[in-house]
Amino acid sequence: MRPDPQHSDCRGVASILSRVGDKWSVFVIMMLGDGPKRFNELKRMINGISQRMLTLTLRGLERDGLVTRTIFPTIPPRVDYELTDLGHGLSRPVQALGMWAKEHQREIEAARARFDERNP
Amino acid sequence: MRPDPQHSDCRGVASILSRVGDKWSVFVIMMLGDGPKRFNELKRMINGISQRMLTLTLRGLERDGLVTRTIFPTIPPRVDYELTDLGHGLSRPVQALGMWAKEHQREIEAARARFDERNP
DNA sequence: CCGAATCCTTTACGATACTG
DNA sequence: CAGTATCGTAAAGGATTCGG
Repeated sequence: MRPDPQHSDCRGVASILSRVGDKWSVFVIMMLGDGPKRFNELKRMINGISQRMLTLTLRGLERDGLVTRTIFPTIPPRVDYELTDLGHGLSRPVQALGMWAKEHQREIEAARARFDERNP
Repeated sequence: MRPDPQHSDCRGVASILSRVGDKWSVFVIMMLGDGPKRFNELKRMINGISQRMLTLTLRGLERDGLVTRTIFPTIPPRVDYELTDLGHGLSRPVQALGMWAKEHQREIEAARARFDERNP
């Protein structure tokens, strides 16, 4: 049974997909699939993300109910981020996507090279 | 078995995920999962996309080897877009993501409302 | 350590007009 | 019908600085 693309509610689903689709969100979700992580831990794991973008991404995920933020009032302060049940549910298709990307990385790079060759 | 998020090659996979992550690409892939479509057919199905963005999106997908472009030299001209085998493979996790988004749309909207309530 | 705030540059995107 | 080209704005994102 096909998921009926013709009549999917583009409008509502778009705002969710654009979150999932967000480059950084995908990585954060993948990293958290493993278990709770601290802020700088995530920052180190996701190479290239700026502090600002990590903050914004985490806020967005928290807003969507996908991630919880736990503050430990210690010195120095410690903040843990963890997937909610909803977030874990999402992480499954996201991980599938990530694995697909990894498996077909070479094919796509080759296709890009061929295309760029044909279109100088 | 977990997909080992710690050691995933962020750098290479990122460029693929950012394509998948692109809002419009996701919709085009979902629409083409059904079978080949013409340019304006896609434009009508994906509400809100501009002609320019549809062109750019299709070029990107073609470059990645996910979509083929077939020109029929008729008058008026006709161009069909169709998923390649690679594209069909990708469409599976993408459809899964889309279905998840549809199923949990309400939950996420509720979470957003709660968050915005708590953070005025 | 975890973040908010500011500034500033780059990019994405829509609107419009034009072609085979 | 299926694009390409150009332009102007809006948004994303990096770098830096400051604070609890």
